[in-house]
Amino acid sequence: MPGRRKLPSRDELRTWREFLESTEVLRGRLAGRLQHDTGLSTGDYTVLLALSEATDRRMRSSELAAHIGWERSRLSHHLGRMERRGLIGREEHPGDSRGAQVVLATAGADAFAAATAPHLRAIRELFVDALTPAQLTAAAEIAAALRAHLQDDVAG
Amino acid sequence: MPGRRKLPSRDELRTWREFLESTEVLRGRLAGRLQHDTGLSTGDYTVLLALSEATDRRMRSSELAAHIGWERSRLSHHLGRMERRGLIGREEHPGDSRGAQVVLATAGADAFAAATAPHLRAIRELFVDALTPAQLTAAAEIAAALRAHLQDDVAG
DNA sequence: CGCCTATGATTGACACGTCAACCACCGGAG
DNA sequence: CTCCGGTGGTTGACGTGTCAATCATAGGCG
Repeated sequence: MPGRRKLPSRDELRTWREFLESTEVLRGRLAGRLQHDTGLSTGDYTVLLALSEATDRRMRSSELAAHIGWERSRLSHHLGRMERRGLIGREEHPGDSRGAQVVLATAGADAFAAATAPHLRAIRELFVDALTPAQLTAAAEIAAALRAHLQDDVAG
Repeated sequence: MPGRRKLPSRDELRTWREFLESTEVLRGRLAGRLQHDTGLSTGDYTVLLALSEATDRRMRSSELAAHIGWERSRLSHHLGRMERRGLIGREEHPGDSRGAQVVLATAGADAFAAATAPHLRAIRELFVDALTPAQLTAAAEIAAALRAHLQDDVAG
Protein backbone atom coordinates (compact mmCIF):
# COMPACT_ATOMS: atom_id res chain seq x y z
CA MET A 1 0.00 0.00 0.00
CA PRO A 2 2.00 2.96 -1.29
CA GLY A 3 -0.52 5.47 0.09
CA ARG A 4 0.39 4.51 3.64
CA ARG A 5 4.01 5.45 3.13
CA LYS A 6 3.54 8.86 1.60
CA LEU A 7 5.49 11.66 3.16
CA PRO A 8 3.74 14.80 4.38
CA SER A 9 3.23 17.59 1.86
CA ARG A 10 5.03 20.88 2.09
CA ASP A 11 1.96 22.50 3.62
CA GLU A 12 1.46 19.76 6.15
CA LEU A 13 5.06 20.04 7.17
CA ARG A 14 4.84 23.79 7.52
CA THR A 15 1.76 23.36 9.69
CA TRP A 16 3.59 20.86 11.83
CA ARG A 17 6.62 23.08 12.28
CA GLU A 18 4.57 26.11 13.20
CA PHE A 19 2.34 24.12 15.50
CA LEU A 20 5.36 22.61 17.20
CA GLU A 21 7.17 25.88 17.54
CA SER A 22 4.25 27.96 18.76
CA THR A 23 3.25 25.46 21.41
CA GLU A 24 6.85 25.27 22.53
CA VAL A 25 7.09 29.03 22.86
CA LEU A 26 3.78 29.11 24.71
CA ARG A 27 4.91 26.46 27.13
CA GLY A 28 8.17 28.26 27.77
CA ARG A 29 6.52 31.61 28.26
CA LEU A 30 4.08 30.22 30.78
CA ALA A 31 6.86 28.42 32.64
CA GLY A 32 8.97 31.55 32.73
CA ARG A 33 6.11 33.61 34.05
CA LEU A 34 5.30 31.09 36.77
CA GLN A 35 8.93 30.86 37.76
CA HIS A 36 9.34 34.61 37.82
CA ASP A 37 6.10 35.39 39.65
CA THR A 38 6.15 32.63 42.20
CA GLY A 39 9.47 30.78 42.18
CA LEU A 40 7.78 27.55 41.16
CA SER A 41 8.37 25.46 38.07
CA THR A 42 5.45 23.96 36.19
CA GLY A 43 6.47 20.59 37.63
CA ASP A 44 6.32 22.01 41.15
CA TYR A 45 2.90 23.41 40.39
CA THR A 46 1.60 20.10 39.08
CA VAL A 47 2.77 18.24 42.16
CA LEU A 48 1.47 20.85 44.58
CA LEU A 49 -1.90 20.96 42.84
CA ALA A 50 -2.31 17.20 43.14
CA LEU A 51 -1.29 17.20 46.80
CA SER A 52 -3.58 20.11 47.61
CA GLU A 53 -6.54 18.20 46.28
CA ALA A 54 -5.61 14.93 47.98
CA THR A 55 -7.42 13.86 51.09
CA ASP A 56 -5.30 14.73 54.09
CA ARG A 57 -2.91 16.54 51.73
CA ARG A 58 -0.81 13.44 51.38
CA MET A 59 -0.53 10.76 48.77
CA ARG A 60 1.33 7.59 48.10
CA SER A 61 4.19 8.25 45.72
CA SER A 62 3.16 5.86 42.96
CA GLU A 63 -0.42 7.03 43.27
CA LEU A 64 0.75 10.58 42.77
CA ALA A 65 2.83 9.56 39.78
CA ALA A 66 -0.15 7.85 38.16
CA HIS A 67 -2.42 10.80 38.94
CA ILE A 68 -0.25 13.35 37.19
CA GLY A 69 0.99 10.97 34.51
CA TRP A 70 4.67 10.97 35.40
CA GLU A 71 7.16 8.13 35.50
CA ARG A 72 8.08 7.08 38.99
CA SER A 73 11.70 7.95 38.44
CA ARG A 74 10.89 11.44 37.27
CA LEU A 75 8.70 12.01 40.28
CA SER A 76 11.32 10.70 42.66
CA HIS A 77 13.94 13.09 41.31
CA HIS A 78 11.52 15.98 41.41
CA LEU A 79 10.36 15.21 44.93
CA GLY A 80 13.98 15.19 46.03
CA ARG A 81 14.41 18.72 44.74
CA MET A 82 11.11 19.85 46.27
CA GLU A 83 11.96 18.28 49.60
CA ARG A 84 15.28 20.13 49.71
CA ARG A 85 13.32 23.34 49.32
CA GLY A 86 10.89 22.41 52.05
CA LEU A 87 7.83 22.28 49.79
CA ILE A 88 6.96 18.70 50.59
CA GLY A 89 7.96 16.00 53.04
CA ARG A 90 8.26 12.25 52.81
CA GLU A 91 7.02 9.86 55.45
CA GLU A 92 6.95 6.12 55.75
CA HIS A 93 3.75 4.44 54.71
CA PRO A 94 2.00 2.78 57.66
CA GLY A 95 1.45 -0.88 56.77
CA ASP A 96 3.78 -1.10 53.81
CA SER A 97 7.36 -0.22 54.60
CA ARG A 98 8.25 -0.14 50.95
CA GLY A 99 5.95 2.74 50.39
CA ALA A 100 6.48 6.43 50.86
CA GLN A 101 3.90 9.02 51.62
CA VAL A 102 4.36 12.41 50.09
CA VAL A 103 2.96 15.12 52.30
CA LEU A 104 2.32 18.73 51.46
CA ALA A 105 4.45 20.92 53.71
CA THR A 106 3.24 24.27 54.96
CA ALA A 107 5.67 26.12 52.75
CA GLY A 108 4.38 24.12 49.80
CA ALA A 109 0.76 24.89 50.58
CA ASP A 110 1.60 28.58 50.93
CA ALA A 111 3.57 28.66 47.70
CA PHE A 112 0.75 26.94 45.86
CA ALA A 113 -1.86 29.27 47.27
CA ALA A 114 0.17 32.27 46.20
CA ALA A 115 0.83 30.83 42.77
CA THR A 116 -2.54 29.69 41.61
CA ALA A 117 -4.21 32.99 40.74
CA PRO A 118 -1.25 34.43 38.81
CA HIS A 119 -0.78 31.16 37.00
CA LEU A 120 -4.40 30.88 35.94
CA ARG A 121 -4.29 34.50 34.86
CA ALA A 122 -1.24 33.77 32.73
CA ILE A 123 -3.02 30.85 31.10
CA ARG A 124 -5.89 33.11 30.23
CA GLU A 125 -3.67 35.89 28.93
CA LEU A 126 -1.27 33.76 26.92
CA PHE A 127 -3.53 30.97 25.70
CA VAL A 128 -7.23 31.68 26.06
CA ASP A 129 -7.01 35.32 25.03
CA ALA A 130 -4.92 34.42 22.00
CA LEU A 131 -7.71 32.43 20.45
CA THR A 132 -11.23 33.12 19.28
CA PRO A 133 -13.96 31.00 20.89
CA ALA A 134 -14.10 28.93 17.69
CA GLN A 135 -10.35 28.40 17.79
CA LEU A 136 -10.55 27.38 21.42
CA THR A 137 -13.14 24.78 20.55
CA ALA A 138 -10.99 23.60 17.68
CA ALA A 139 -8.01 23.34 20.05
CA ALA A 140 -10.02 21.09 22.34
CA GLU A 141 -10.98 18.91 19.40
CA ILE A 142 -7.44 18.71 18.16
CA ALA A 143 -6.24 17.74 21.60
CA ALA A 144 -8.87 15.01 21.78
CA ALA A 145 -8.02 13.74 18.30
CA LEU A 146 -4.30 13.64 19.09
CA ARG A 147 -4.88 11.89 22.37
CA ALA A 148 -7.07 9.25 20.74
CA HIS A 149 -4.65 8.75 17.88
CA LEU A 150 -1.60 8.45 20.11
CA GLN A 151 -3.48 6.04 22.32
CA ASP A 152 -4.13 3.81 19.31
CA ASP A 153 -0.52 4.12 18.27
CA VAL A 154 0.64 2.66 21.54
CA ALA A 155 -1.98 -0.04 21.68
CA GLY A 156 -1.96 -1.31 18.11
CA MET B 1 -11.07 47.00 34.36
CA PRO B 2 -12.28 43.92 36.19
CA GLY B 3 -12.86 42.02 32.92
CA ARG B 4 -9.16 41.97 32.26
CA ARG B 5 -8.43 40.12 35.46
CA LYS B 6 -10.95 37.34 35.10
CA LEU B 7 -9.66 33.82 35.54
CA PRO B 8 -10.27 31.15 32.92
CA SER B 9 -13.46 29.12 33.18
CA ARG B 10 -13.46 25.47 34.03
CA ASP B 11 -13.90 24.57 30.37
CA GLU B 12 -11.12 26.84 29.23
CA LEU B 13 -8.85 25.32 31.81
CA ARG B 14 -9.72 21.82 30.76
CA THR B 15 -9.01 22.73 27.16
CA TRP B 16 -5.68 24.14 28.18
CA ARG B 17 -4.70 21.09 30.18
CA GLU B 18 -5.64 18.68 27.43
CA PHE B 19 -4.00 20.79 24.78
CA LEU B 20 -0.83 21.01 26.84
CA GLU B 21 -0.76 17.36 27.65
CA SER B 22 -1.53 16.03 24.19
CA THR B 23 1.09 18.20 22.51
CA GLU B 24 3.59 17.11 25.12
CA VAL B 25 2.88 13.46 24.49
CA LEU B 26 3.07 14.03 20.75
CA ARG B 27 6.41 15.75 21.05
CA GLY B 28 7.77 12.99 23.24
CA ARG B 29 6.54 10.23 20.97
CA LEU B 30 8.11 11.83 17.94
CA ALA B 31 11.36 12.37 19.77
CA GLY B 32 11.43 8.80 20.98
CA ARG B 33 10.79 7.49 17.51
CA LEU B 34 13.52 9.61 15.98
CA GLN B 35 15.95 8.58 18.69
CA HIS B 36 15.10 4.93 18.31
CA ASP B 37 15.11 4.84 14.53
CA THR B 38 18.14 6.98 13.85
CA GLY B 39 20.01 7.75 17.07
CA LEU B 40 19.35 11.45 16.68
CA SER B 41 17.54 13.77 19.06
CA THR B 42 15.14 16.37 17.71
CA GLY B 43 17.76 18.99 18.51
CA ASP B 44 20.32 17.10 16.45
CA TYR B 45 17.83 16.91 13.60
CA THR B 46 17.10 20.62 13.72
CA VAL B 47 20.78 21.52 13.60
CA LEU B 48 21.57 19.03 10.85
CA LEU B 49 18.63 20.22 8.76
CA ALA B 50 19.79 23.82 8.94
CA LEU B 51 23.37 22.90 8.08
CA SER B 52 22.28 20.68 5.19
CA GLU B 53 20.43 23.57 3.62
CA ALA B 54 23.21 26.09 4.21
CA THR B 55 25.44 27.09 1.33
CA ASP B 56 28.66 25.13 1.58
CA ARG B 57 27.11 23.13 4.43
CA ARG B 58 28.56 25.51 6.97
CA MET B 59 27.20 28.38 8.95
CA ARG B 60 28.29 30.93 11.45
CA SER B 61 27.26 29.88 14.93
CA SER B 62 25.12 32.89 15.78
CA GLU B 63 23.58 32.80 12.32
CA LEU B 64 22.62 29.20 12.94
CA ALA B 65 21.20 30.06 16.35
CA ALA B 66 19.04 32.79 14.84
CA HIS B 67 17.93 30.56 11.99
CA ILE B 68 16.61 27.83 14.24
CA GLY B 69 15.50 30.17 17.00
CA TRP B 70 17.80 28.95 19.76
CA GLU B 71 19.74 30.89 22.34
CA ARG B 72 23.44 30.99 21.64
CA SER B 73 24.24 29.25 24.90
CA ARG B 74 21.91 26.40 24.16
CA LEU B 75 23.40 25.96 20.72
CA SER B 76 26.92 26.04 22.08
CA HIS B 77 26.19 23.25 24.55
CA HIS B 78 24.45 21.23 21.90
CA LEU B 79 27.20 21.69 19.36
CA GLY B 80 29.70 20.50 21.93
CA ARG B 81 27.79 17.26 22.29
CA MET B 82 27.37 16.88 18.54
CA GLU B 83 31.04 17.55 17.94
CA ARG B 84 31.99 14.82 20.40
CA ARG B 85 29.92 12.42 18.33
CA GLY B 86 31.53 13.56 15.10
CA LEU B 87 28.34 14.95 13.59
CA ILE B 88 29.66 18.45 13.10
CA GLY B 89 32.95 20.30 13.25
CA ARG B 90 33.95 23.76 14.31
CA GLU B 91 36.37 25.96 12.41
CA GLU B 92 37.65 29.45 12.91
CA HIS B 93 35.86 32.10 10.93
CA PRO B 94 38.14 33.65 8.31
CA GLY B 95 38.12 37.39 8.90
CA ASP B 96 36.59 37.40 12.37
CA SER B 97 38.54 35.43 14.94
CA ARG B 98 35.76 35.74 17.44
CA GLY B 99 33.51 33.81 15.18
CA ALA B 100 33.15 30.10 14.77
CA GLN B 101 31.99 28.26 11.71
CA VAL B 102 29.92 25.19 12.24
CA VAL B 103 30.48 22.68 9.48
CA LEU B 104 28.47 19.61 8.67
CA ALA B 105 30.69 16.56 9.04
CA THR B 106 30.32 13.54 6.78
CA ALA B 107 28.89 11.47 9.60
CA GLY B 108 26.38 14.23 10.26
CA ALA B 109 25.31 14.42 6.64
CA ASP B 110 24.91 10.65 6.52
CA ALA B 111 22.94 10.54 9.74
CA PHE B 112 20.66 13.29 8.51
CA ALA B 113 20.13 11.63 5.14
CA ALA B 114 19.21 8.40 6.86
CA ALA B 115 16.93 10.14 9.33
CA THR B 116 14.85 12.41 7.18
CA ALA B 117 12.45 9.95 5.54
CA PRO B 118 11.62 8.05 8.75
CA HIS B 119 11.17 11.30 10.61
CA LEU B 120 8.85 12.80 8.04
CA ARG B 121 6.92 9.56 7.98
CA ALA B 122 6.56 9.70 11.76
CA ILE B 123 5.26 13.26 11.53
CA ARG B 124 2.66 12.13 9.04
CA GLU B 125 1.66 9.12 11.07
CA LEU B 126 1.52 10.75 14.48
CA PHE B 127 0.36 14.25 13.62
CA VAL B 128 -1.06 14.62 10.13
CA ASP B 129 -2.94 11.32 10.15
CA ALA B 130 -4.40 12.08 13.56
CA LEU B 131 -6.34 15.07 12.25
CA THR B 132 -9.01 15.64 9.65
CA PRO B 133 -8.14 18.16 6.92
CA ALA B 134 -10.33 20.70 8.69
CA GLN B 135 -8.54 20.09 11.98
CA LEU B 136 -5.19 20.44 10.25
CA THR B 137 -6.25 23.81 8.91
CA ALA B 138 -7.47 24.78 12.34
CA ALA B 139 -4.14 23.73 13.81
CA ALA B 140 -2.34 26.04 11.40
CA GLU B 141 -4.64 28.89 12.36
CA ILE B 142 -4.17 28.26 16.04
CA ALA B 143 -0.41 28.20 15.61
CA ALA B 144 -0.55 31.50 13.74
CA ALA B 145 -2.81 33.07 16.36
CA LEU B 146 -0.58 31.94 19.19
CA ARG B 147 2.53 33.16 17.45
CA ALA B 148 1.00 36.57 16.82
CA HIS B 149 -0.31 36.86 20.35
CA LEU B 150 2.97 35.83 21.96
CA GLN B 151 4.79 38.24 19.71
CA ASP B 152 2.60 41.07 20.99
CA ASP B 153 3.09 39.92 24.52
CA VAL B 154 6.83 40.36 24.25
CA ALA B 155 6.66 43.63 22.38
CA GLY B 156 3.93 45.46 24.24
C1' DC C 1 48.30 53.80 18.78
C1' DG C 2 45.61 52.78 23.08
C1' DC C 3 41.25 52.57 25.26
C1' DC C 4 36.31 51.19 25.41
C1' DT C 5 32.25 49.18 24.41
C1' DA C 6 29.69 45.86 21.74
C1' DT C 7 29.53 41.40 19.91
C1' DG C 8 30.52 36.24 19.15
C1' DA C 9 30.91 32.45 21.63
C1' DT C 10 31.97 29.44 25.61
C1' DT C 11 31.59 28.00 30.35
C1' DG C 12 29.75 26.56 34.95
C1' DA C 13 26.11 25.80 37.90
C1' DC C 14 22.04 23.96 38.27
C1' DA C 15 17.06 22.26 37.07
C1' DC C 16 14.80 18.82 34.55
C1' DG C 17 13.92 14.13 32.01
C1' DT C 18 14.90 9.33 30.60
C1' DC C 19 16.83 4.93 30.98
C1' DA C 20 18.62 1.16 33.29
C1' DA C 21 20.24 -0.73 37.42
C1' DC C 22 19.38 -1.36 41.93
C1' DC C 23 17.50 -2.13 46.78
C1' DA C 24 13.98 -3.31 50.08
C1' DC C 25 10.02 -5.20 51.19
C1' DC C 26 5.61 -7.87 50.18
C1' DG C 27 3.22 -12.10 49.70
C1' DG C 28 2.68 -16.63 48.06
C1' DA C 29 4.58 -21.47 46.74
C1' DG C 30 7.02 -25.31 48.34
C1' DC D 1 10.24 -21.06 57.44
C1' DT D 2 12.77 -20.19 53.04
C1' DC D 3 13.00 -18.94 48.61
C1' DC D 4 11.41 -16.00 44.98
C1' DG D 5 9.08 -13.20 41.73
C1' DG D 6 6.60 -8.82 41.74
C1' DT D 7 6.06 -4.18 43.34
C1' DG D 8 7.40 0.51 45.44
C1' DG D 9 10.81 3.52 45.26
C1' DT D 10 15.60 5.46 44.73
C1' DT D 11 19.93 6.17 42.43
C1' DG D 12 23.50 7.21 38.84
C1' DA D 13 24.74 8.40 34.39
C1' DC D 14 23.92 11.27 31.01
C1' DG D 15 21.44 14.38 27.55
C1' DT D 16 19.11 18.62 27.52
C1' DG D 17 17.80 23.67 28.77
C1' DT D 18 18.36 28.26 31.23
C1' DC D 19 20.74 31.88 33.40
C1' DA D 20 24.57 34.56 34.58
C1' DA D 21 29.37 35.21 34.20
C1' DT D 22 33.34 35.18 31.45
C1' DC D 23 36.57 35.80 27.64
C1' DA D 24 38.48 37.32 23.37
C1' DT D 25 38.31 39.98 19.48
C1' DA D 26 36.28 43.74 16.54
C1' DG D 27 35.81 48.30 15.57
C1' DG D 28 35.18 53.07 16.65
C1' DC D 29 36.96 57.13 19.04
C1' DG D 30 40.32 60.17 21.40
